[in-house]
Amino acid sequence: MKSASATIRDVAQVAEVSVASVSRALNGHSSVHPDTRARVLAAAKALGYVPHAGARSLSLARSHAIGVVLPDLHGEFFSEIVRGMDREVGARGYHLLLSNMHADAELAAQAMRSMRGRVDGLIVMAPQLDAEGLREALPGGVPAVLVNSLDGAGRAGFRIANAEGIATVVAHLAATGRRRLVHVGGPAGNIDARERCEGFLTAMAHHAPDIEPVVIEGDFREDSGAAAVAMLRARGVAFDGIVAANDMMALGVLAALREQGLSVPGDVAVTGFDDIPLARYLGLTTMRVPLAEMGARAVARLIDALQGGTLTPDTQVVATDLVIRTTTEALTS
Amino acid sequence: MKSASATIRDVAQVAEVSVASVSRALNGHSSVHPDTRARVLAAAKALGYVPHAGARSLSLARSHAIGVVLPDLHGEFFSEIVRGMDREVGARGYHLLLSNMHADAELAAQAMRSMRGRVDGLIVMAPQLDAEGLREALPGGVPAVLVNSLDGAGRAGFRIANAEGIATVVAHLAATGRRRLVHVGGPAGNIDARERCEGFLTAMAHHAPDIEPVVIEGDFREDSGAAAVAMLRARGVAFDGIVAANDMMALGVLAALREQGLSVPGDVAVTGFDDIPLARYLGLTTMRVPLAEMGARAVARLIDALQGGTLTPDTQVVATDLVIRTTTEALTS
DNA sequence: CTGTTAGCGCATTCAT
DNA sequence: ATGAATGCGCTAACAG
Repeated sequence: MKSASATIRDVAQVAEVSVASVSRALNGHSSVHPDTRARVLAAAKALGYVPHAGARSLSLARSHAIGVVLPDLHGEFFSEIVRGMDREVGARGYHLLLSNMHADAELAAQAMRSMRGRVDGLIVMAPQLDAEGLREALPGGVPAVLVNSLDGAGRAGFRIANAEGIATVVAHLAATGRRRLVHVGGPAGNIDARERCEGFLTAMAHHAPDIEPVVIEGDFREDSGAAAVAMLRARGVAFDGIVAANDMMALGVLAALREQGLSVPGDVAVTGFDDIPLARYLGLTTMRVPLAEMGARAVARLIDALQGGTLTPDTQVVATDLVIRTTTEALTS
Repeated sequence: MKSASATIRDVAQVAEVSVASVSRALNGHSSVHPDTRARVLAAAKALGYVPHAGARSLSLARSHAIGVVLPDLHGEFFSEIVRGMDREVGARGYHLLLSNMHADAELAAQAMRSMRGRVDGLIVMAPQLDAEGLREALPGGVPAVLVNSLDGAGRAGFRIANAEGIATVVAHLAATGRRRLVHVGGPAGNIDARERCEGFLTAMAHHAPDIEPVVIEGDFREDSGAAAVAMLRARGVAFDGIVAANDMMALGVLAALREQGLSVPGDVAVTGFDDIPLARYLGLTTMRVPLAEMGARAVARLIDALQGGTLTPDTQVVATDLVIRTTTEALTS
């Protein structure tokens, strides 16, 4: 119950042995006499000794912590990923150090640098950074795995199969009789948003070559989904399906549509992307992305590398699954 | 672009000054010659030098990191709190170190100890620990603020006004004509759950003294809400209102009720607690708890103390607000 | 099996 | 204004 925490030297003194013996005893080293070990353990308990992780890290050159940098505006999407990472990291005896990164490339770089010396590796989620910005921001010599980020320089990473996912959505919509589709995209510069948008265009060219696809840019947030509907109505464009680039915008779309007196899926079908927990409750048809699993896999891959393995610089793409709920149904029931 | 990161000594060597000067120059000390500073800065940039946070922490005896220990089963409730903490911590130049804690008191203690030497302070969310377990688990001498936890030993903390909140809910229900209320409580041992349950009983005694209040124990998860409804039906108890101890269980209740063909709020009113994001989308009447704000305040309080202030050992209670949505309405419309 | 010593990388007296 | 030396707490050689 001393106010100042006991150090290894205090333990050594009480146990009447050297600090080296204390270290060895506490770390389960083999070559220490049972008596010595017992005395050390007793002294440690008596003093309430807890090793100073910082000092330990410095000495061992590893901190058992991994840093996670993610955008500051994180909703359920990132929360789910972090949840998965958290679980995996706990099971392996590591810690997670969070670092919010602003959109600015310079600030992003700073966020990553600030973690040098406190983490053994990095998991970077920077969907808004371009390849160059990411390469500049990434500290050299630190094992890192990229999640949902452009590969700046042959790093290990995970990516969502965005184009395939959107293609599946468009096919589903087409199969249920929807042709006049509009896409509400994510923010410019976001890699997932771009791929989803391009995927939409490609799929439309395939499924409805005679239709001029409409794309409205959003920002992945709910409000922009509603704003997109407002714009559509103002412009008087006709549509029977809205493919949002993520679930949150789809929810905004839904609310706006209903407010305008349009029925879903009667008048228009709506789809999202990601399958965040909310989507299930609201009956939103969407592409399921195994977010938590992706986070867990990223952690597993990083820690495996940290513990002797190697980090192969390939990016693994995670598949998505179509989850049909109530916002899409056949037109003719 | 060296594989091994440059140290302060490398910088000193290149700049042809001592490490002390490098340290002073980089840390914006006053007494360093402009020329020296320039040379140091140039050398640092040339080498891509980034200070080793671990070493710095050891030397300064402060890490600029704060640890957060929370239960491993965290849904939106804890996510929201962490979100608030994350924002505040970023604004103040600190980092968040996460540590999941299992329900077991011993493991909880271990989780907290493992953070010694890597964080300057702790924010502990341990609603399932009793006062004694918490006191034993908390490392001595580490500034800590308790969130949603029993005060083990005169620590600083934040608590939700649970009893008042539930009383407000019951009053609201009573005012809209509901009298046969049943409470679906949280897991035994959880402090919030207990206060909410007690609050329910007290409020019932006041608003409907002639009614025998029914309480069913759940576990704060959605499934247990559904299970509660099933049990109620099996037992044939009559009720016109269900007061769940949290939103997730309320959602389970809603689903089960509808599945049983009961209308909400026609046949029975349902209320939750916490106002997690989901609640708004599902039209659930609930008590709003400023979760993110509470997290931010906890961080602010802790960091203020770390930076010279003191941590007064009082627990601040955060008020809740009744948010009336569609799951409660007057019986007579 | 155990003690002594030398760092890990950095900030900081104390001299100069 | 600057450099040399000391220590933060711990682990890992290296001797005994």
